Amino acid sequence: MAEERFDFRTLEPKWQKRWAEEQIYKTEWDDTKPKYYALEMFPYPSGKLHMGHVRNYTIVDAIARYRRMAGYNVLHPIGFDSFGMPAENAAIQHGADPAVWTKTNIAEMEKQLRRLGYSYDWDRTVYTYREDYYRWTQWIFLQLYKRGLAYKKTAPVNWCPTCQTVLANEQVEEGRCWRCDSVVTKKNLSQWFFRITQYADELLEDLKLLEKGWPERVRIMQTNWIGRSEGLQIEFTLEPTGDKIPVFTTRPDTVYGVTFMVVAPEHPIVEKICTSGLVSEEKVREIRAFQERMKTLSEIERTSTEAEKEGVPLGVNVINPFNGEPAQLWIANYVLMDYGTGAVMGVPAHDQRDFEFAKKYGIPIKVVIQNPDHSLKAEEMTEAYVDPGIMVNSGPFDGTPNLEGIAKVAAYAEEKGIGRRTVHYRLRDWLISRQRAWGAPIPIVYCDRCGTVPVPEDQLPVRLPEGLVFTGEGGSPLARHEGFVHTTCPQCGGPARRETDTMDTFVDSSWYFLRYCDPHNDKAPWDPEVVNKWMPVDQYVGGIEHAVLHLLYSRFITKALRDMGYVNVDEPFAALLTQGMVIKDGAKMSKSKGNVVSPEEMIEKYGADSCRLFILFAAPPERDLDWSDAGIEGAYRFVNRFYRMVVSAVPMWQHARSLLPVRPGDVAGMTGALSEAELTEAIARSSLTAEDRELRRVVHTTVKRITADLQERFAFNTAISALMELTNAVYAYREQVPEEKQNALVLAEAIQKAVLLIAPFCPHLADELWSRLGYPQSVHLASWPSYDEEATRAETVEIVVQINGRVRDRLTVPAGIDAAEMQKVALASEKVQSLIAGKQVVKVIPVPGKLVNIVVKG
RNA sequence: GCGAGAGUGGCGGAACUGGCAGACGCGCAAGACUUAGGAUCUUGUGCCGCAAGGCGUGUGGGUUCAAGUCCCACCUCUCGCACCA
Repeated sequence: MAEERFDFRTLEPKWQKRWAEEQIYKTEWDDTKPKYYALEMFPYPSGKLHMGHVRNYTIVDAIARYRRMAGYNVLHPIGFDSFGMPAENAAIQHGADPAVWTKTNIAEMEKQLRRLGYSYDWDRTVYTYREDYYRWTQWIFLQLYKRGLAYKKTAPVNWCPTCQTVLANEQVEEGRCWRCDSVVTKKNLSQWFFRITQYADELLEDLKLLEKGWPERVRIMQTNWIGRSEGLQIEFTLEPTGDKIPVFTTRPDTVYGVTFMVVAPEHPIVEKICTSGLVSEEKVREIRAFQERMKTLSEIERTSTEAEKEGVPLGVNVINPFNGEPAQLWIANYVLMDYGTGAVMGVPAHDQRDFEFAKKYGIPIKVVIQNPDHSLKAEEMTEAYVDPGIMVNSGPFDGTPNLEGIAKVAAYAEEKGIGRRTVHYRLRDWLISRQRAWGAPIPIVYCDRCGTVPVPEDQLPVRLPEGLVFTGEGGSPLARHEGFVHTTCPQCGGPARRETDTMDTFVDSSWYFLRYCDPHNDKAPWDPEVVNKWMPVDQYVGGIEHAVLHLLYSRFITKALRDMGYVNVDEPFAALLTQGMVIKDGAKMSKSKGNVVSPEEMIEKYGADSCRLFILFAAPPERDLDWSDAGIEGAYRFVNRFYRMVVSAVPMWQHARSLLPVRPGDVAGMTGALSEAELTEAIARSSLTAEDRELRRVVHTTVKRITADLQERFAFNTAISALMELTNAVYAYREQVPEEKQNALVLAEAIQKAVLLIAPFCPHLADELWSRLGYPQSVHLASWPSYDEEATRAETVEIVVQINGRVRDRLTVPAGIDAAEMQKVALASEKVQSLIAGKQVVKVIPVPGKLVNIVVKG
């Protein structure tokens, strides 16, 4: 017995094969069960799974398996986000065909996923690079186009010189490309955008629907990204010409304190001033020099908080429409052309940035919000006053508390026609064009006669041609492929050119969860009736890195599709779990650090079940997980310890079976399967020793704890520790109770429930043991174990007696003991008596079932 | 600077509602079995102390019969945002 181990090398493949043959994870819609859609972020087929994937998928698999056993009809699919740069880079570097490269990698990754024993419905696998998928990605583009949600415009866009393509704002992190880390530059190009800004308000507002299901952190990140701000747009007038220059402010209450105005160096009014002869040639040269210098700075340098504010006066004034007073016009580095109107009013007394700027250049400071505590004097101020106060020097608003003033000034401005209330967002439209060939072609044709023409839906997909030549130079291979570029106009039949850009791969991934619901549909991307049954995703699990990117795009696409009537949910993902990273020696695993742990090697050495167990046990899912070689050894030991516990109990199990009545259909000599109910009944009829009852208590408490851990929170680590305690209790029982006195029924119950409980974590081990117990059907089709509340109650409990909050004694008392009785027992304790002798008992606080605290004085 | 999270033994972590701090695992030590043990089973293991006992959840204060948990001030780390007008 001591030698026996779970032979994962033969048994894991055995069960994987059996599951596949019997299709036990195949999911069909079932009206009789509640649905549960468990989803993980599908992988990019890089070729090898890393530990991050394994953690992500093991978490979702445990959830899916638990829900399945708990009676849900579970949808748990997988797919491959298989368009994108790495395939194309492989083509450029090694001459590989991206399609072949991708296919090979997918095959490799599928193999690894199968070796981990995940309970996917493999029939639903989606591959975004296949025609039967990207055809519908193109279809979605056309639907957006039809409704004005996809459009082309020329704009300064982010350009990654390494990836040789444009990027969406979300894909630029601190001025660098999210994939390759190159510094991103600006280019003025005509590109396709999705009008996500039309949904800005709803995307923000509906975060409220996700308050329960999503981490606060992610909701905050999206809120910040959308960056809604309410304010007043005011038109100042350029004194010499009468040109209107609108500014946006969230502080209308400070408008009487304006002493200057700043516009971005790229602001069109600057050009007008320079070419109008309003200012001296010398001034123009000064302005041009400043503009040039700003251009050479990178976005990061220009917008960093540390950069000192600097600017150049334009030598002209603007007029404040509120009081008719002139204010100097400047250009400065700290005003950005692409936020608000590209022009801001300068109120140095009440804005720290304006204050610094004014101090540096000797611009006047005018106090218009008076500090109610100390009277502010402009010349004595060392920083802007930004706290609440009373409006002064503000014409009709003098004496108004400034917080009230915000609304009053805005209303006044609208009434007088000098301003209007507006809302600004930081969110920009989603730039989806990519100058890359390994993606879904944008289904648009340009015709000299008809202009921009969408490809008719019945002509989809616009196929990616085979045999593209990848050189890495001269733009996208698609644009150089004559056969692809030249086509005929779907409207007039004349010669036309295809759009040669493909779509951002984030478009592919912003609807895959819908396709999983109806993956084989070749008439439509999905049948709304089917999708509406499965959606929303009940639990989504993935890394925090998509907090804004994928999760925002998917929310937008879902809302747009909802408005078109193709889906009926407002939000695609009802609940989100952002799992922590897998780290090693305190750092993220990376090749350069040499601390990468390969899942393949771990499976080879310890088996999939041990890997899964360790990953779930070592840390709560949302926290970072420190990989430890010793830790996985421990998991491996537990797998074997559990295995021995069950295998060695088989004779006892058979004995238990023999104690129960023979049922019709039982075959002589076979163990036969014991139902939970049969066992419970038989135990109820038998008499139990104190040890039997104690073991039962542990068994039933464990079921209760693990159920709560899996149902209410994803506390796999404590669930597994409870399972370890149960295992320890079974060993202890068998060690302490002489064999002839051991209760076969109670042991059988313990074994049965233990195997069911471990099934979500170690599916191969569980199924092997389940079959050894004589069950013909997979454990994964069995019901989640139940527990008897009565059996979880202990007969006696240990209570703690404290004196002045310090533990002084421990007493064993009957479980049901009331407060008064507890108090009596506590005070009667010899130890307590000796400690309180000669002291005055001030108070006694009994906490039922837990402790008694005796407060003494003297 | 703003926002979020975290700080508990040698290590990963537990303590969910204020009620025995350190469950469970790793590591370490001892014992049993053994030709052998890097297998297995058992026992011990926060720190100081021979003991009685004392001290212990980042720091300092507070509330409470009772604080890892609540309140106030602060320190450190991680992540996100950052001249957004």
